[in-house]
Amino acid sequence: MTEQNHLLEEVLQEDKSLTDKQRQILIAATEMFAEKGFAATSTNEIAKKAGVAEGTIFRHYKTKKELLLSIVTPMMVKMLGPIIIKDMNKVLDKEYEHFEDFLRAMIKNRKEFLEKNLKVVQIFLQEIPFHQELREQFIEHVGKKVLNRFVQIIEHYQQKGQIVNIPATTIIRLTASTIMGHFATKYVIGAKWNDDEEINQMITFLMKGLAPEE
Amino acid sequence: MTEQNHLLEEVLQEDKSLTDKQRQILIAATEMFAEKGFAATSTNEIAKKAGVAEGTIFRHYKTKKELLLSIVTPMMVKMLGPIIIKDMNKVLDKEYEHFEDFLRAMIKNRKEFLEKNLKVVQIFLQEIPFHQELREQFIEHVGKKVLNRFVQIIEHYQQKGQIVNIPATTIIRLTASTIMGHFATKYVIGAKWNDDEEINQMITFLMKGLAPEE
DNA sequence: AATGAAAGTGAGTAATCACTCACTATTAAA
DNA sequence: TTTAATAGTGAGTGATTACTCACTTTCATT
Repeated sequence: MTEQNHLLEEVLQEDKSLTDKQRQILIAATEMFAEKGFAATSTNEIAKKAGVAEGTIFRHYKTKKELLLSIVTPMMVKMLGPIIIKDMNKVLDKEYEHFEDFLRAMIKNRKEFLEKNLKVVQIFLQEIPFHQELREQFIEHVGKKVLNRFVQIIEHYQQKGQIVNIPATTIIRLTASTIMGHFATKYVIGAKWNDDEEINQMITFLMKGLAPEE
Repeated sequence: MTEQNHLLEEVLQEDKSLTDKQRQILIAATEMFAEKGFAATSTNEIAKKAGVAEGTIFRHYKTKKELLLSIVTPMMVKMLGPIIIKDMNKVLDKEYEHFEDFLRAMIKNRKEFLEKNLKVVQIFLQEIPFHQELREQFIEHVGKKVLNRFVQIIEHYQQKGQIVNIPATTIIRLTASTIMGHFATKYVIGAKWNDDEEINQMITFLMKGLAPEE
């Protein structure tokens, strides 16, 4: 728990208005939703696991779905912070002269986020096919803003002549697929490998694949 | 239906022992499972949509889960056919002299499979986190056999000096991530693009990224 | 110590769940 | 045409579902 749900813990501790029982409910729900899925988890089970009466859940959350959203929404909001506000501005003009350095920093950044929020990310990925609210929230909070920023960054490195001149969205897709494939292999399939080495090979592959035409 | 569920239709038509009502049940269940998920779909709903009494479902499938498996299992078995039996032997020695041609053929082949079985693939991806049987079936039927074959193919092209000399599994991961990312963008996010052009850019990217060191 | 608001409770609710079973309808072989 | 097997039915099962509500406990403020 401690190492896998930083974001949840942050929400739990930051919000001093939460009671202990409320925290327990959120912890229990997160674990059950991740394990069995939203639809297959009953409020009864959550209450038992949290050591709480079933009524207590509904005192704080009008519906079971509201409980789900209260777990997943903060994740999407907080995803913006590290990407947009901090990293991006650093990246765009100053810190990373080479696209490769940007790539490395980005991969490290996302890796840390993932490792600190495994279960909530898992719930998000599992439930997004079934809940339109989740899809809409994601597009609104993350999708457009982040995509636009990325386009800017890619075009920046294209102008510097460091990467090939194809549409920025294509480059983003190719890069994101490769990185997400790396994480999927690691966390879904559970591959055991030398992480640094695999990341290096991934970056080499990306840099070669996206190198400018000669 | 006709264009999206070839595999299902094949199973339905090939198996002459199936009655019309059984076919209706499988069609209705496939659509509901894809739309709402397994856990959130009731047998009552399936029966109504199929125009059948609820008891009829349980005459043929002992449990609701057995119904799910009867839809998803044939998909995994059939996935092997085109990859292993036909393409692979062709590919290994004769038909595709260049890795690029193999890639092209593979992408085309998987694209056709996907387009013909969209809903069943969707159900499979949605439910695999929650059902151990599905995971075990997948590893048994698809995982090991296909992976081994792919390793052979990659090493074949490595020996010919056409692709870089890093572990075959890494190459497979990088390639598969790129291709799956392409399909995910198309079918999940619903991107509208020039398909042939995007595939060409993807192949160029892969060939450059996997080119041998000089 | 008194007070009011918020937190917590758990028995209770109607609805829905997957599944059963005694029965009827259909079919194909004898 | 009889017969036996299979397909199909739908009312009925107890269990479980998300959620409610009248009530009690906790706690900060006066």
